[in-house]
Amino acid sequence: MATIYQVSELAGVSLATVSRVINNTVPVREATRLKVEAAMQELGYRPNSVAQSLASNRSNSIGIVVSELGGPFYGELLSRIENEFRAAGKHVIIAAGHSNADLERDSIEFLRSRNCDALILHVEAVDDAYLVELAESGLPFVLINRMVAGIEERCITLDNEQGGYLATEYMLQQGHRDIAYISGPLWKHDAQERYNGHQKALAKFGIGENKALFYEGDFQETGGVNGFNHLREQGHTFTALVCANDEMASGAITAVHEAGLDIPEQVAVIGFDNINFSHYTHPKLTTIDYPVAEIGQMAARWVLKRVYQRPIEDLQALFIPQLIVRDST
Amino acid sequence: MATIYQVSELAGVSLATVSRVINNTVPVREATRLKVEAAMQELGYRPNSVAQSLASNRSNSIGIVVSELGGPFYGELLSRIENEFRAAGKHVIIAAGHSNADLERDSIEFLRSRNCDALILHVEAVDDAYLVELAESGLPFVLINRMVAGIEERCITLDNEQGGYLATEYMLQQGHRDIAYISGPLWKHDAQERYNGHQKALAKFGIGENKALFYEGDFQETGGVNGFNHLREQGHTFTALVCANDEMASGAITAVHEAGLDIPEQVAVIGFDNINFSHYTHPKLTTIDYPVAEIGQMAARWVLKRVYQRPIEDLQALFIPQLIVRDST
DNA sequence: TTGTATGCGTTATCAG
DNA sequence: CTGATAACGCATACAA
Repeated sequence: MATIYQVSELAGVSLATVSRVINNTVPVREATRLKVEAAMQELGYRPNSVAQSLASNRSNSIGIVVSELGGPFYGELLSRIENEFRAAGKHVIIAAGHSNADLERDSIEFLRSRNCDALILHVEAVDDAYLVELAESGLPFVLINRMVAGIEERCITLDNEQGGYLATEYMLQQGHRDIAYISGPLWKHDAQERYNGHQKALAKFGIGENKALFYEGDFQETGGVNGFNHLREQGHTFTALVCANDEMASGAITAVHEAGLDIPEQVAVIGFDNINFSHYTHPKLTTIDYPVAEIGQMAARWVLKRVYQRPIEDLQALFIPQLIVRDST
Repeated sequence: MATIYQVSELAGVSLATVSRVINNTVPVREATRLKVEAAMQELGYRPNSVAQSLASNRSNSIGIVVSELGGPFYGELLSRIENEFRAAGKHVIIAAGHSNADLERDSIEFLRSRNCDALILHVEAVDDAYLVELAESGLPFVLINRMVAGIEERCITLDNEQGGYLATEYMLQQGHRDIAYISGPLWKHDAQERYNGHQKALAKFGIGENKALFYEGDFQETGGVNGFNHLREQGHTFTALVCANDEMASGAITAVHEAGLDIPEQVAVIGFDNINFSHYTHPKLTTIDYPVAEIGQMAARWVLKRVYQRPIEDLQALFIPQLIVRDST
């Protein structure tokens, strides 16, 4: 790979001048610029961004940590973020945290050591203190789907409790009174919040908690299958099933079918997230919309504004979930 | 962030020695090592990998280019690759090519300028010549799902033609004779190959091509919807529908339902890829399995072996697709 | 407008 | 086994 030095030699100018036309920071005489550009062209020169990064302490790259690279939710999120940054000439470096505190910390440290200008984090396992400390270290970052006291201005969240509330409230309004709930792992903030919303809705209708109608799943499809089967075995009948995400709802739907029951006639099912295959299910899944794309875009804009000083007006920090009624309720 | 220099000062050794304990390249006296480690600990030192990369011309990071970050196919692929590398202490930098030659080239250049030790490419738009040239430049890379003459040893592919053949052959064996085909964009290698397989199967059964039973889609769900509707309008009836991927098959299934037809009684449908939500459809989708996970893992191993000299034995270059029979046929 | 010199944080090549 | 010291490729004050 050609270096800036070779370019300067070929163009008959100093190395500094080449750097100037590359970054077009200070004015360069037109003739000189042309000479340099010709030389770059001829040598097929591409700046070494590692060296640029080391010298300037800026990398034009943004680090992203998500729990998993696969799955419809993260795919959509990553896709949107990458799009937004590519349009701005920035690049993303992605790492997976696998919902594990060590791996999450690891990923963050890795990205920081790669000189990322900013981070976008969807982390679930590291504790609040770590994040607050991270903020104090001066590293700019946004937190997605999690509200941490002390760094509220860096948090972009969905009102998960409200979403959980909406789902159950809808079931109640439809006349259901025996409502089962398949939760995500309760140590995850969003799972806990969604469940809180569920309880709140029940309380509003004067319905007490029934442990036999609760199952703590894993946010995966199998969690939905196991959840439904487990709930049936408890012996307490129910006519509605609220699932804390669409994957589990899909699993539950399969299990309901296998149990020979009809949806929604015998069991109504609702999910959460509105991931893009939620209408592939049969019947099409009623769910709570999680505006992933908007949130991803907002996180990217936060960075563009705060770190790269782009003129961006409306930064929205809290998103409100919406009920999407389809055929499973 | 603490630098290696500060560590050396605190430990009372030279900067070079610190570097040695970090990389434990040449032996260091135990006492010295302990002093240095203590100093690193105290300062919370983390090596700056940008500087490491610049100095060593090695980055321990692998660049990956895929068409999209979202979607079940790429999600699974990325996830698997990242897993494999993380276990080996390597990291991935991901860029999207969006099936566009300029963006693909751009992504590749970006990754190369980030000093990636190797690249894993799932590119569709850049031409063979570019890739051959890239290989000659000395950059190690593997190509996924594409066979390019001259650099066969860097290609890891699925036998797409065989897959296309299997799908249609199965329909024929089931007694279908009027078989419609919804293809991917034919400029994409895999789409073309799958279609070739389809034609081959037809030919084997002595059935000629019928333009009215062909539709060129976009590999997206909507392509399946539009495809089915278009095919019906052609007036030529068919009892089987072969789709070049599962997304289009899902769309087609929806369209078939909306047309008031039963699957598989009136129209049998088969997909391709066996992406993980293909059993969420109703009825569950018969399809051709694309072993994404294995292929992703193989690509990662190729790099570990060839670039990092890890002792890995079995590198498989060609994968054979398999028919997965479910309920849609 | 352009050139010179220095530094960014490491690795690597030499001597000791 | 350890310590100077020169790269690595580029950005950037400072001069000119």
